[in-house]
Amino acid sequence: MKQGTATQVAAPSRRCGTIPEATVARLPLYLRALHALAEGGRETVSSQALAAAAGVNSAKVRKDLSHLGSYGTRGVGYDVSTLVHEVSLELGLTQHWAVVLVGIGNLGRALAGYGGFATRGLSIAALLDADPGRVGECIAGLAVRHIDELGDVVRDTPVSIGVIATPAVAAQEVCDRLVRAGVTSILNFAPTVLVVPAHVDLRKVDLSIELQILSFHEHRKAARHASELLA
Amino acid sequence: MKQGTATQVAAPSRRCGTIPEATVARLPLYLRALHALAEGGRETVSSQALAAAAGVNSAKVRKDLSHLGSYGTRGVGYDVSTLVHEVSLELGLTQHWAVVLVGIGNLGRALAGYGGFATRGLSIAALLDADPGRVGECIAGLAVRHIDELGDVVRDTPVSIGVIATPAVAAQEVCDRLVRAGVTSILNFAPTVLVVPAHVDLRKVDLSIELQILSFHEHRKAARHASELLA
DNA sequence: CCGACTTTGTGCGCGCGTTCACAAGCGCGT
DNA sequence: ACGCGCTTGTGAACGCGCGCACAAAGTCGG
Repeated sequence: MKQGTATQVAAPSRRCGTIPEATVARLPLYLRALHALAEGGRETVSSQALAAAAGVNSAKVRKDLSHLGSYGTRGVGYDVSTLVHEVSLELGLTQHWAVVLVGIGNLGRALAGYGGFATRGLSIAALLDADPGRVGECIAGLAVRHIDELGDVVRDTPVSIGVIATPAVAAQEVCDRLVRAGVTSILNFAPTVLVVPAHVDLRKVDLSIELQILSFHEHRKAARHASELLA
Repeated sequence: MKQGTATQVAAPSRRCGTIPEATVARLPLYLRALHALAEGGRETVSSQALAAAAGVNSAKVRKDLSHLGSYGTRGVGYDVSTLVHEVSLELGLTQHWAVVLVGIGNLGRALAGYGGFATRGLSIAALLDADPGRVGECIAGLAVRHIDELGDVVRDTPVSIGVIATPAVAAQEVCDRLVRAGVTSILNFAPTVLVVPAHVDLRKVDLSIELQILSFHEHRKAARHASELLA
């Protein structure tokens, strides 16, 4: 990357251009691998080694990381701690984001106890549910509150990320309430198509769809195997 | 689609060519929307209506469905029940696939009770765990068995799909055991990169990665907002 | 029977993402 | 000081998927 000839002594100028979505989706993978490497005592890592640890192509690693800036040293590789810092910075994990989790059924309980939420940068601000029978229950050190308290929760600690783990029928209404409360990013586990305003980011995780995709591949493998037997 | 001039009286000849992966990933979406429409009494549906229900583009719907064959009627739309059948057939959901779920922690318990598994075509053959303390526990009508019984389970009912919901450290070993037992499709919830032979299909669902992606977008929105204030 | 309207199926161009391949750059041994 | 080997960063080609736009094909009213 060109640095110009001027007196730019500061850090290697983070690429200000927009980062491709596909790259963003891989940065958490790299970050996890880098943390593991750091704990293992590695100080530097080559793109090839990082690629192996993250389960991707080494060229992809280099191009992805080049979007953050030039933090590698030719002939050596990347400094692990530097890279951890830069990737964390890019992902916004150096600041704290409050997450509110709505729907404390089986899945919600699992999510509340999931280690991923405890990742540096993310913390659960509240567990909410519509069922009064569940309110007051204590899970992973937090008491379940009623969803009508959403406004109070947001007033206490600004919440920007909401997670929906309710049944499908309730998802859209919960979603609307989250949006009204000021939440601007939503992760949806309910098997429904949600509609959100343009300024809200929406991602969905659908367990049954994943299984059906696997079913398709099994089906195809079976068909292919049958036609091979025929031939 | 051309039918040839020959005496092809049978059904409109399912496209034998390979179906794009992106299309396969959407077929379950369509299927869900179609089931909802069928329950609502709809007999036919246009690509536009189906697109709205599935949350995608109408052109995409038409192109995706065209890969299955010509099951639409111009000027009318698609017959809902026909489409349900054809999509199910393509996804291999008309036959039964046995699923074995390994790792009965919080997430495993949630998955065992998840409705998505009960979808027609998929059924849980066994719940397995390495912890003897959990063996015997009864969840969603099934008793938890020890993972050493994997061989017996597979001998009873051929299992082609495995779901891994163990801690990360145990995932690869469990994966290897599943592969040795003959499982050819694996859905991994553990936050680790798994290595499998080429003939095994592997998909992963990573909750913390989804959150980190949302964190990135929040970070960016905040940055954009700040620069707007500056201007 | 005909014409207007609706909807499918698809050819085409475009943009994104992946991958190859290589020059530029850095450290190290001599 | 200097060349050698290793690794990064990136230009370029390729392939895939998306979405537009339209012709073909069907329905429906008169």
